[in-house]
Amino acid sequence: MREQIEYEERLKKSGLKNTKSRRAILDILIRSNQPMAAEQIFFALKEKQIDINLSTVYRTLESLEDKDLVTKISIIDDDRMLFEYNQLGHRHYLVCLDCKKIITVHNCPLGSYEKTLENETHFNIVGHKLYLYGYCEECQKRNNGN
Amino acid sequence: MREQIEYEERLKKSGLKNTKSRRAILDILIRSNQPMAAEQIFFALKEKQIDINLSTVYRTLESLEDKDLVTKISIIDDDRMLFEYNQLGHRHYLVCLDCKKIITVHNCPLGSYEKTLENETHFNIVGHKLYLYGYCEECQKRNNGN
DNA sequence: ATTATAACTGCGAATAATTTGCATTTGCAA
DNA sequence: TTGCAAATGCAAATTATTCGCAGTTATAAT
Repeated sequence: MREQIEYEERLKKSGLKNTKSRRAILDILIRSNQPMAAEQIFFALKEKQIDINLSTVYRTLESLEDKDLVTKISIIDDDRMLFEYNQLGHRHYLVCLDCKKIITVHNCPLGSYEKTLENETHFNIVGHKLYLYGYCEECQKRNNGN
Repeated sequence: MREQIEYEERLKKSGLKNTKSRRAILDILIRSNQPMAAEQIFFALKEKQIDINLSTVYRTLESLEDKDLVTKISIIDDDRMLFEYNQLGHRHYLVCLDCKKIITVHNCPLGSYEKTLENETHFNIVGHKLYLYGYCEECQKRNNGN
């Protein structure tokens, strides 16, 4: 449970209060290998017999995002935002356009590119998001012939 | 007006009807150097004395996206989608986190990376989105000292 | 040209995600 | 232990986007 210690420390440092909601939500996000929508988190909490109002889930995610413990993203172009625990050290995602499965990609190909671009544009670049889209092996097989 | 010819041809090939709305909306998107929200497009049309219902703007954008004339994206994590004219040959964006200005980046650093990743993951990768975030020169200057 | 028809549009109402106001509760510093 | 700002629950509001339906238009076939 290394992360648990880690996240309670990060919570403390952030100045946010250490509440049941915050702990429970962080716990779920950390254990998830996929970014989750607010409502998904809400139901995941319910399964653990933890009742937290959906507004509170939203508000909690917002505070956690403010303090950089959580990141808010929109990977697929649908109408809801996803949230993920902000591991220090970033990740990228490979998204299946068919079944919507998301695979985490651990290496980042953008090493020196940001610096080059900073020189060209005079932007101070602080981060990036890279999403790759395609079809996973299973979906390719299943749809063989279409 | 090279694009105008181009987009009317693409419209024809797509099988979509060549209507006032479609032409007007494509025209606005092509002339915009930034991705636009549906409502922004709606108001831009209004300024040109072109009254098109907001629902129609949405529906038009949807059809155009279906036919790959337009791309729908969410660059900034707010609650609305942005739309851009789909130039053949993709682009990336550099977004200022302060003033929200968006700069188009024409070269793509991901050349051979997708192939490597395909071998590793057995995904069939069909595309990607890369957004870079930072602070533009003006905002850096303006906020000097904070 | 005329016409038939599917595609398109306007309008208002519905939907769904997210936010907000307010009264109550809780974590935590003093 | 207490005081108080911060956090929470609940219901209602807000906002982007979609949908149903009735009327209109672009286009292909005559």
